[in-house]
Amino acid sequence: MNRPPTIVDVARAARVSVPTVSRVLTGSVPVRPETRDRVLAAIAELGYRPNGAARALVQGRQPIVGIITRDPSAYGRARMVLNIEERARQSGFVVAIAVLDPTDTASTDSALDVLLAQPIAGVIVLDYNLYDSKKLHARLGAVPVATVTNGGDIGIDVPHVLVDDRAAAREVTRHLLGLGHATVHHVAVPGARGEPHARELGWREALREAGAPEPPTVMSDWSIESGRKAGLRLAADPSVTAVFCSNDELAFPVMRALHEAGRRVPDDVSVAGIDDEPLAGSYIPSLTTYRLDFDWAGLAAFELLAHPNRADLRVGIARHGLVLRESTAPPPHTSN
Amino acid sequence: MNRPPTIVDVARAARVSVPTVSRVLTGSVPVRPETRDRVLAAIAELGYRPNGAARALVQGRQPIVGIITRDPSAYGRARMVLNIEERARQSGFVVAIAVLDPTDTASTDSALDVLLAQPIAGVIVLDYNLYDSKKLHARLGAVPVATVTNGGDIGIDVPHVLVDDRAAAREVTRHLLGLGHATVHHVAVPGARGEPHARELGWREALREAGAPEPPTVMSDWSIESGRKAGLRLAADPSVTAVFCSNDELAFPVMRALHEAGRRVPDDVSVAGIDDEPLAGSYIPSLTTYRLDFDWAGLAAFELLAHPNRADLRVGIARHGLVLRESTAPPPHTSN
DNA sequence: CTGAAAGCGCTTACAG
DNA sequence: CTGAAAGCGCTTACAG
Repeated sequence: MNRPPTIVDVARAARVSVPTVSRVLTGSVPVRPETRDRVLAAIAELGYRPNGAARALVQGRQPIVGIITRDPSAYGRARMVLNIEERARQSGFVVAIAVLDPTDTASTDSALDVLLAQPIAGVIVLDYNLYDSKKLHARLGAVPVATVTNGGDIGIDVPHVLVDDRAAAREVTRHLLGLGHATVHHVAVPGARGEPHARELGWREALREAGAPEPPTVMSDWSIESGRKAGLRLAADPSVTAVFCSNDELAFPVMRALHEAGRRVPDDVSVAGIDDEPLAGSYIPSLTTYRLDFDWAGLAAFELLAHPNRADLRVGIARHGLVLRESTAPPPHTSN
Repeated sequence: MNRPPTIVDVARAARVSVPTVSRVLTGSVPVRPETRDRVLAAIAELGYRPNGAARALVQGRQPIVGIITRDPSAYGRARMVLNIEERARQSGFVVAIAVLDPTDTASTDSALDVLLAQPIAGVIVLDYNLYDSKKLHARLGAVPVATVTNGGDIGIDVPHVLVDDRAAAREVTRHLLGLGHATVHHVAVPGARGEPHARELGWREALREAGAPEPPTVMSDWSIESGRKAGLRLAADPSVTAVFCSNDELAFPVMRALHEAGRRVPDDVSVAGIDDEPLAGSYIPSLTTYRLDFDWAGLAAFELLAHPNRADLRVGIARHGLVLRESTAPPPHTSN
């Protein structure tokens, strides 16, 4: 193949000047119908497509919105990506995605390099908390940023949408305590920089306000296998009657492990999660959880890029409420 | 703010020529250490970032790889996107994603417009089958394309990776028949353009080769709710002893519906799916399914963009094999 | 090792 | 309504 056709080739084929082709393309200025038709015919014949880079350059436009995220196949992030893409497209932006593994600094750097070499209008960071926020902020430089956080202090001033993990965890824990459980155990995931995750903090708050004992957390990562191991550990402790899992994806293998160990949910042990994944209602037993509005969080983050000072978005809290299902019930022998 | 700093500003601040700044940036040609330091200092001070559009224009590079997909939050597609992104980044490309709803032609067109206005090196279509392939192909024009198909004829000649849905469905159905079931019912999803889905074809083939009766399919879409309804319909038919669901995501609500109707899995009814979603092993009962290698499919599709004639990729078949778990067993009263 | 010149493919004023 | 000119911000030969 030769080089792809340019606007000059089209102009020559249509026997008009280059700016006239441009006018047909952009529709900015009226063009005589016959001229217009000749140009369109030439475009079709040559299979011409305007060069996006040249266009972006001359218009000073940055047509790309970047998303920086950890594994985007997880439920909440997948929903946010989906909604940002849809909203961005309506505004004429293309969404570019950079998957950054917070534990792998080298790959993080290279992914950022590649992304920031594009004409980027702004970047949405899904969970700034995860990264070394000051370093990331420095690398982003003057690029407009919006982020979705779960409430932890990120140490820098960035427009953010709050997904209120802490409040969600508090409510789930309160629900379990309200059923009469003496306390609630917690399958925790690591927070940012070695600190406890916001969901762990909310759990602890609820226990304290109720004066309930605070059992040690069972740590897990985000893998199914690690959730299963956590479940097996909890199953071995007969005093466990209620388990709050950091998220639904962990609650499923935890329930599975309890089942394997012969403990019934919810008769012997109640289990609850957070997120309300699509499958939460299809599990046996169906899972009590807290629905978070990730769709809204994605849309709001995009809006923040354009309107960093919109107070309604900055304080916006993406939550929806407790979803009560079958996996939670009063403890086996309620003493009150 | 003023306009962002350009390479001219940096050159002035560092008291060097513009090309010298460029040389520091690209590292293409050695620069004297002191000069280099001055330039780097100026870059840092001004917060300069090279304009991606100008760079792409002058280098004639197309730094973006586009992905066209339906809802990317579904498991298989999410994995493919993830793997394409990682592979693309290694080669210095950024991945832009365009979510096209095959049922909404207008939004499809606008999403394509926005995507194709970028400097695109190539496009990966996840499941060409879904779209009006000739029309899509025409709109893509000379843009290099690779696609992942599930075996249906797409009517155009495009480099493709085959995810062999048909073979997977055949094997799952054979497995159920091999357990002694008189026949296997099927919860089907729509194929492209009103034709049966490849998974339905594979199911039918297996029944025919075994001489088993071919019960009518129970149609579903991709929603949990519709899977549940399909399950309820099957539960109402006492002759049903084995159900092959188009995918795992449907198998969960189907099992749930059977459970609600008082039919035990696998004692009364066996259920199997395709995909091997992460949660398949955590369900109670754990789900027998067929593992498809979406990670490989994504990587192979990217390779095809660069090497459209690599035969090993074109005939590549992304499958992994049957995963036997608890949800399938011999029928209640085996007569042999 | 470094500077002056040319050019990538477009669009935007400026004239007519 | 249309053409000739200028310029967007870079990089790549071309000289020195």
